[in-house]
Amino acid sequence: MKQPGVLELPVLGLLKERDMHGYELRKQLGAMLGPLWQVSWGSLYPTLRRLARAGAVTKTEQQVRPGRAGGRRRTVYRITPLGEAMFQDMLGETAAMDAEHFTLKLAFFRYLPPDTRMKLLERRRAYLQDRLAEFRDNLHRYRERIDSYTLSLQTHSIAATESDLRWVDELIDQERSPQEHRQKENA
Amino acid sequence: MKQPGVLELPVLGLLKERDMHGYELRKQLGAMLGPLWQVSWGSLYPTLRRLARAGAVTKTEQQVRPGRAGGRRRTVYRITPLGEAMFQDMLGETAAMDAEHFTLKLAFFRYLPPDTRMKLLERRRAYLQDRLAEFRDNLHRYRERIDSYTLSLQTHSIAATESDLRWVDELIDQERSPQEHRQKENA
DNA sequence: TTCGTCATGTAATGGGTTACATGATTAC
DNA sequence: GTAATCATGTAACCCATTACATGACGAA
Repeated sequence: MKQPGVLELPVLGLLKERDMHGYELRKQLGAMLGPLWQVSWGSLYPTLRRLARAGAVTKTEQQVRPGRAGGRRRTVYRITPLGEAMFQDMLGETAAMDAEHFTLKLAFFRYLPPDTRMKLLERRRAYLQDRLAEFRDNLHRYRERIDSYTLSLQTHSIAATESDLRWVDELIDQERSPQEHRQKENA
Repeated sequence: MKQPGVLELPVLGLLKERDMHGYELRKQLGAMLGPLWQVSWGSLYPTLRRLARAGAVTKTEQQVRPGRAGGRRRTVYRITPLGEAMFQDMLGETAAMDAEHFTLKLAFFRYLPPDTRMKLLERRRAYLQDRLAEFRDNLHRYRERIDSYTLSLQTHSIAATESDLRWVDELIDQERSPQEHRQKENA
């Protein structure tokens, strides 16, 4: 992860569903976004601290005791109304449409109204088409000067981008006709 | 780019071919690896400084003058024998096999002996298979709890990883029989 | 009793992004 | 004469990674 503050969005998104402590947050992050998103503690806890400082979440100490008193300590985080507003703002943001940002937003699409969903999908589509044009232009310009490995690299990048584009198109189609998908399930 | 010092390898790799100044280095980086690799000045120049400090490159001031004296200033970088050794070490390294590291190494495969190339390809293959297994395991475990968007996300991730895997297999095949490719061209 | 998991953090380090700052040359 | 490109850097800020440090609980 490179861009600043990528974690804020998914953390708030998970806390929207229910209160959680740090350790659980990390597990849920992996469950939702895949194993590549196992964030480190040194990344998660500072994020939580920043969110608390910004008033987006509140911390509550909790004592877990299965029987006797004085058990394991937990710090449970709860999202605030301000945090909810921040979440919606971040989610609707259309500035950055690279794979990381798009993935993060798609994971919380259910919290967006249909028109915002469509806007984001179309922004992602435009982003991918730009990338594709750049890739092709680049390949065309330097074709003679690059070796077979680099050529293979660029060809594969183009193919992968085209695949992403087809996927986004599918998502757009499904967004346009949400009933079709259900018809199949009922048939 | 996230991991520390990713730029060192491609910079040394480009300087292996010929001496270059910073501005040109940046352009060649984009030409070789695609437009997403347009690094920022604040990233490139510190890298060059670090390489110079480590003795991997030497700096030479150059005056460009098309006619009259005292023209534009350039700082030309040249790789040293130590730099060449560092480059070979980094290139043969098999520890990190994520997309970024693999891409960077593949771009300079021509500088590696066939057996090292094969070793790297097989390490990448193993990495992708691990990822794939993790993705599938994760999907299997949490299938019921995730919504259709997240499901689509994970399904697409799996498909993309499978595509990467097929690509690596192609590269391995071509590595095993380098003459076949030429036969087709001659036929 | 020891290992694995649960649980929470801090500190050091280092690199990337963005913005800032400057100036020459070329083409229109 | 002015905009675009060439050309080189610095500084501030922020964030992520890694390693470190601690300790309770459950199961074998």
